[in-house]
Amino acid sequence: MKHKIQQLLKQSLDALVTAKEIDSAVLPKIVPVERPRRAGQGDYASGIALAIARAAGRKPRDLAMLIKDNLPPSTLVDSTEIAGPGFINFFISEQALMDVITDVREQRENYGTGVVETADSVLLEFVSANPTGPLHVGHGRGAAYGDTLARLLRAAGHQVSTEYYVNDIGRQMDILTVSVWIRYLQLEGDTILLPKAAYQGDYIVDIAKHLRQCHDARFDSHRAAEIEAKGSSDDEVLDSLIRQVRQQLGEERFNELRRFVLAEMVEVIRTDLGTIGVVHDEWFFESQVTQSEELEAAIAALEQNGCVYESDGATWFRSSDYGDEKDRVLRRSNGELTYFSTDIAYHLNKLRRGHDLAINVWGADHHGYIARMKAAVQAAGEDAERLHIHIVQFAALWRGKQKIPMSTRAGEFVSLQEMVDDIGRDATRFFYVLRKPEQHLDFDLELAKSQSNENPVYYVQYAHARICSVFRQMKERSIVRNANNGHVPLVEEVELNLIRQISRFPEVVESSAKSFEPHQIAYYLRDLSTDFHAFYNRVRILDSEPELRDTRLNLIDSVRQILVNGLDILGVSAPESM
RNA sequence: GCGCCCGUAGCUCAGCUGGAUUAGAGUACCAGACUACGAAUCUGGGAGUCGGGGGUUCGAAUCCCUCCGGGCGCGCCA
Repeated sequence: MKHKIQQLLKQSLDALVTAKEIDSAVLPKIVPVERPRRAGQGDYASGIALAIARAAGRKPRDLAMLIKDNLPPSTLVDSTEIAGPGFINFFISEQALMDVITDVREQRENYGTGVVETADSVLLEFVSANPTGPLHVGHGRGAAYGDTLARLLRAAGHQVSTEYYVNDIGRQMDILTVSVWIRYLQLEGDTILLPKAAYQGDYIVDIAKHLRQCHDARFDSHRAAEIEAKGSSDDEVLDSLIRQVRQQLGEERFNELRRFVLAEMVEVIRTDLGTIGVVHDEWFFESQVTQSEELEAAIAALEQNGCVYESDGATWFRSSDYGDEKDRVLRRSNGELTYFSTDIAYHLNKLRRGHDLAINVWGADHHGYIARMKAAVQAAGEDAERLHIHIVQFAALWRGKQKIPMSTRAGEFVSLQEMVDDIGRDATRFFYVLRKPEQHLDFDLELAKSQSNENPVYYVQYAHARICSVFRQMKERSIVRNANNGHVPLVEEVELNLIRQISRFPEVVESSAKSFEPHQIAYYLRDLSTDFHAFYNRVRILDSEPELRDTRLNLIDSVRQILVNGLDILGVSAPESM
């Protein structure tokens, strides 16, 4: 509907250009059309006259009048007016509003979808937390945002595949492996101690138990008592421990153990994600990059473009030439490649898989990496514009007035699982996406739990349940509905507001997909529910005259459909009763 | 110290590419509405110098500068 208004304006402007009233150079690419905030200012308004008045050398109101007079006739528009400094207000015709109900009921789950002009293929990577422990509430936010974004972009008409990048190599995996191993020995009464810098969580014990179940004594060692992890720092203690365990088990058995632990961890994470309904299409392992030619090829590409140099025995990427603060190390002086190097290779891999766009959802602690990543992508010959990086701020957890410290290594964190058990999947997801991702989030568990009945998600779900209830009542009272008869013009203000709200849905999907802001959907659903509840309290549906009753039933049927479509984007259920 | 994000009603937050001389929701507080399709709802009310100060212009919560306050990041870690 908004696009139709834009088209009408465009036609008028073109006509004025043809008549040499204005110069085509002053026309904007997109004709601004908005929903006025205040009632009485029409269903749509355009500030086009104000925007181009200066360049056109005319007074805004005069120009607005000119544009208005050249608008082609349309059944969509009932009337137009010039208001304020030079706005053109459009009032939608009664018939066009009634048609909205019909449109929704014809298009059903497709209403509001496929709204983008060009359908892009998108690769969306999110969560990608290190596989060293269960997901906590901070990861949950990224998971909820990423998954909702995926659903949103799909609804908008894009093709999306989602991916989890697993850092399955490096020291942290070794630490994890020995942590499990020690717990595994302890299960059989071994007195070996777990260094405090190792992973302490209960999940380590769970994995150790499963290891016993699956492999019994295969990873036992007779010489375990000889192990003495020593060092002057936590890091040295761990390194010494890893070295000794690796020696006792032998390279092959250690790697086998490592693979087991990794597989277990991935399963833990997959399960955690499942509790809020998040399922990734692909799981991409860092080792896929390091074990291929891609890693060296990526560095070679940077070299070819002359952005690599040697200094202090290390290999550097001249990222400062591409907007980064300083240059970054690709290969350390000890010959090992940095994490950054493999990350470059991974991102090049993603960009070369034939997608139009690669989107990353990163935690706030990674925002310092955006510049260097984009620099690398660009230096390797790819278009950095095709890489979008969205930062999600962490969720700080509070229990009342007490802040809950979170550290994965120390095993201190509130797990995502715990939170979902506490307040439920729907509330968890809705709560997360109710805020802009870049906004800091203070999440009070006590509050979320104690006020769970006042959570906005119930407000929206209740609207849906109420509508379903009306249809149940209809059957109980043996009321015969003729959906084809429901075409009586609705005149109540609450009804018209409701229809207008419904008609906004495609615009909201488009806008929120365009700006990657799923929270717009959540707020829209709340507004729609508000209008529905107001309507419900003001107007009787089943007790109306048959024709009017059928019309109102069609109306709430379309409201129900929009609620379903919107909630589906959020990954939240639409219960028929609560 | 430098960089990025944030600062809107007591609290939690919206405000779409700057727009309509009264800046919006929810929550909390106060007052009302069920012999009626589910009161997990609705109706009304008070509450804010949009962190402070400059600037850009017809017009600023929105853009620029500066200061204050908060978060995060600034490794040859991953």
